[in-house]
Amino acid sequence: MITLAEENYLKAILKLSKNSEDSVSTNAIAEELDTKASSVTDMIKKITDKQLVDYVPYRGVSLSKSGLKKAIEIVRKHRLWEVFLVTKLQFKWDEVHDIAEQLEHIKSQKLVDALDAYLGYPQHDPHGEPIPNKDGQFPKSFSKRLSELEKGSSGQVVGVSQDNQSFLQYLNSLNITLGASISVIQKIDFDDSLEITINNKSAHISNDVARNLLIKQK
Amino acid sequence: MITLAEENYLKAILKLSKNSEDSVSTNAIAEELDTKASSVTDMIKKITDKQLVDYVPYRGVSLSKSGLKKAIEIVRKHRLWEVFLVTKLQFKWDEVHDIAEQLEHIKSQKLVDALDAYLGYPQHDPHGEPIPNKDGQFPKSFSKRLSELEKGSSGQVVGVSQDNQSFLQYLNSLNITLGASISVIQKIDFDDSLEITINNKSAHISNDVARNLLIKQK
DNA sequence: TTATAAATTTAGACAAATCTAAAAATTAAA
DNA sequence: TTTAATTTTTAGATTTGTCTAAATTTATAA
Repeated sequence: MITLAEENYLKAILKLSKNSEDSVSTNAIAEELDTKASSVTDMIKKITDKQLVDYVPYRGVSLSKSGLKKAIEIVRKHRLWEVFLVTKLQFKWDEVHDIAEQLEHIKSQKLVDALDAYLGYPQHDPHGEPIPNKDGQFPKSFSKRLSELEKGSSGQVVGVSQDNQSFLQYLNSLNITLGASISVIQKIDFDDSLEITINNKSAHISNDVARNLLIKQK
Repeated sequence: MITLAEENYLKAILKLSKNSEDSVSTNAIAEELDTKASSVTDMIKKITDKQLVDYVPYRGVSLSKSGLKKAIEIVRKHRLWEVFLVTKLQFKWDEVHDIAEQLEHIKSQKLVDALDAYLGYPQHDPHGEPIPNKDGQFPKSFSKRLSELEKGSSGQVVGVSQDNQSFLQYLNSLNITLGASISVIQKIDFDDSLEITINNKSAHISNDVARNLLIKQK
């Protein structure tokens, strides 16, 4: 049986290892989970014993096959519940994260599948993040980061790659919502910030923000 | 902050104290939660310190005002999630208990209220149990136990007062469902069992079963 | 290449929730 | 009303997940 704390570690490791093979450092996990490095080492030993991760002392951890499967299941549940909260219960996209953090740990395969069907097998959550299917496969994405677009090019907002509340609220204040049209007017060299238009109204955003906005070009 | 274990103790105490004033014994709680009496004593001390219960050593516990409020909130959440699972996700009434046991601990007042509204403010769960409203008030019930009906009288099934899976499955096998019409044909004196008809088909049920079936007469 | 800084692990402790075994209090019975 | 049975509590231990402080390993820089 996998515990709630263990699930959170698996999720953190998945999030930190973009390429699911490469290993993640103890400190990175500690920062992600807002805990101490020594606690992380302790927990890594436990999940190593359960063969959920591969671990080389001082060299970091990576998800095993079964650990990756578990982690993807949690992400799937998190994102499906977010869709439920927004599309059925009328929550705003910046209000759902904390509740989904709880709901993602509910254990029932039948519930997840029924929820998926009820929601119409959505491919993306309200932040534009892809939802893995029952077999753990992610839908292919055709989006780019706004920071990667050339001057003069444009597209539509299809997601964010970070979903903390203050970031989402900042986006709201700029009228940057899912589906909004964005064009890159100017790229400022010395700090990589951007002059853009959002639905034809101009704005100035930092590279930090641009890096976390996912854009689909026509 | 109230922990998951504490919530389960409050719920058990509420369930065991029909009249919410009278006190509940240590052993009764241990049996209800399938744990040891010594563990119960330990936990009672913790929730006493938090003023969730009133406790007199060797004399049992009763819910305090705030403890009762908490316990009713948990029951409300449990029953609303059961309604969700049955009416929206097409679960059977005998499949929802274990999942609702998990969902009842999700913490978000906004979620509970939004769910309540989404479900149309239901007054009863799929087992016929009353759902307390936002203020903790239970809807009035006009049902009687089948075991209390006179020979010759009849009514409709509106609920059960026990919801373990094997009981509900037994009811299913007898075609006793919510809304089914039941008439009392004969009461057998020596064991208090009953000859009844269910939607005009005859059956014989024990007093044990009859005591747990809630009937509404016209 | 050796010294220093940074990252990681180990050792030992703590709180939560549980357990077993023994002691104390209450209830029931002779 | 004294004894026996039952219930409840206490004492001490265990597991999980965390912490601080110290030790060890790895990385960096002079």
